[in-house]
Amino acid sequence: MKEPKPMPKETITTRAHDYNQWYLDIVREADLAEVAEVVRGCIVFKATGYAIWEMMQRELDNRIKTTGHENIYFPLLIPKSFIMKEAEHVDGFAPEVAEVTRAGGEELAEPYVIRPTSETIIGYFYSKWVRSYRDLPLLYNQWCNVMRWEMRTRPFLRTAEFLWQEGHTAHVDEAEAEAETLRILFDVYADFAEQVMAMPVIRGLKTEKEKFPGALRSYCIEAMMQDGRALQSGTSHNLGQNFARAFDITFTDQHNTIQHCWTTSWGVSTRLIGALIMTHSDDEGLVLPPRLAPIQVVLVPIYKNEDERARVMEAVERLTADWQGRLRFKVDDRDNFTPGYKFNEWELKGVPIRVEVGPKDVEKGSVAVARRDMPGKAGKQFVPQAGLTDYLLTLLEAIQVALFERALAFRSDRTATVTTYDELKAQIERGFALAYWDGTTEEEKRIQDETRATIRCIPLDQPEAPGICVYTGRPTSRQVIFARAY
RNA sequence: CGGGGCGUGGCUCAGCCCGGUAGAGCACCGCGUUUGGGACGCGGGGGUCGUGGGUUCAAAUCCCUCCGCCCCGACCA
Repeated sequence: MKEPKPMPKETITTRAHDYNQWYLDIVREADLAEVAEVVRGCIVFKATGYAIWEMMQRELDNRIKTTGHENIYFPLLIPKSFIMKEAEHVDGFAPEVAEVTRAGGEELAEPYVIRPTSETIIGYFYSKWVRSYRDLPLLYNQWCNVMRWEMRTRPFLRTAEFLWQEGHTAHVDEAEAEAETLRILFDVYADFAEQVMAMPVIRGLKTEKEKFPGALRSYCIEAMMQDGRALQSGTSHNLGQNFARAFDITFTDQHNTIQHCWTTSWGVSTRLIGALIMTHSDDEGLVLPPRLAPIQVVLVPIYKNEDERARVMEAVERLTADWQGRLRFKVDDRDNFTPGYKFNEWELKGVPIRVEVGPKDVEKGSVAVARRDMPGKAGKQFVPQAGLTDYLLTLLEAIQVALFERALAFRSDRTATVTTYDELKAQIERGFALAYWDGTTEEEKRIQDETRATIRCIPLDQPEAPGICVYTGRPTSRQVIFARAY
């Protein structure tokens, strides 16, 4: 059989031509979301996009529960005065909070803000719940929506309203809070990103300039998108005693002395959907890793007439008999579209595997199997009907691994160590620049002004040998990653 | 919020400069022929031209307001 080259999708701008437009084209064509033009900066999560979020939620929620946390839910509205209580926090969020000033037909005595994050209202309640060291730790998480009035928005990556989970914990001392912060970073976020999203991430510490307003330390996972830019994909904060002081979260310890708790907070959001798109997808459309794909296998029956249709559908019934519960699949039996149209449509929507069953397959006892991560002839082959289910399950795993490996290789290729400022400027055009750093926050800002790149993080994996700071020339043992960021 | 671009059937856009009965392709509906990489023929439906105001005998077209989207900056999960 002659295999034509994958046809370029005329509805999708190529990545090389315009990466931003490509991203928007994918979101629209794969039917993930729609810009809600009647509500500034907001999107409608369409069925496929929301299904991906549900898959993410399931995997994350499992990890959050297995690390000992319980789900809980706090109000959407927060008294405005709460937000004002932690100095750094106010400065960080004041410009982007939306306020409710009227309700019930009259002005409210105290306005509410629509939560941009819930540290403050949770802090208020934690202070009521904690009396003794025996009440600690508090290990809670909430799934909710939040609102931040961002100036510029993009579907999934930055929207005025977004969905996320925010974990909030309280502990007896710094060591326990720090252990919690890191455990979430490694065992929940990094593990999820790499094992489920097939997206390699760098585990790191934020600089003072980049940390969460009000935090003692912020940790993050950073991923590289296909244009070489960095995307912060999750954050985990050790809040120290800052919020405990602001909200008077205190406990009596073993020695009968009153102490402030140490709290943490951590979150990942629907931004991960944007990360997923920009990590794996190509000019043909969305590419979904099997573990997150709402549909893992789509089966397209092919026939010319009623007789063929009957024979083909009989084979389809037989082949899919034991798929239920083992594969997430769909049989595309719509008769108002041609097979070629369906191939393109499912490719666009990122389904990892397509199985084609036609009259010739019925005769020969075969099926055609095409894998999405390898468009065109390279990814399509004929396999025997016998043992098909196991074959598909194995192939799904292979695709999952291949996507991770490909993304990892891409990142490695676009990451380089730089020793001079000129090298740094050149490297951030391509991707991540690893550099020794001993500068101040002021110097960090100056570099941002000059290059539009920021320090994404101080990787937790640090080199053995010390080096020379790329900017100040001072000797240091600390290496950081510079990159342009989303 | 600053600079730039753009809002016309569901989508992509033409028409605007030079005011005079709103168009094309795709999509959609019906019928028939088709179906292994985006099928074809014939027939058909669908638009207060983003919003509000102004100029004019007459506004998609000219002027102003507001809203929204896209790109580039400053802010951010």
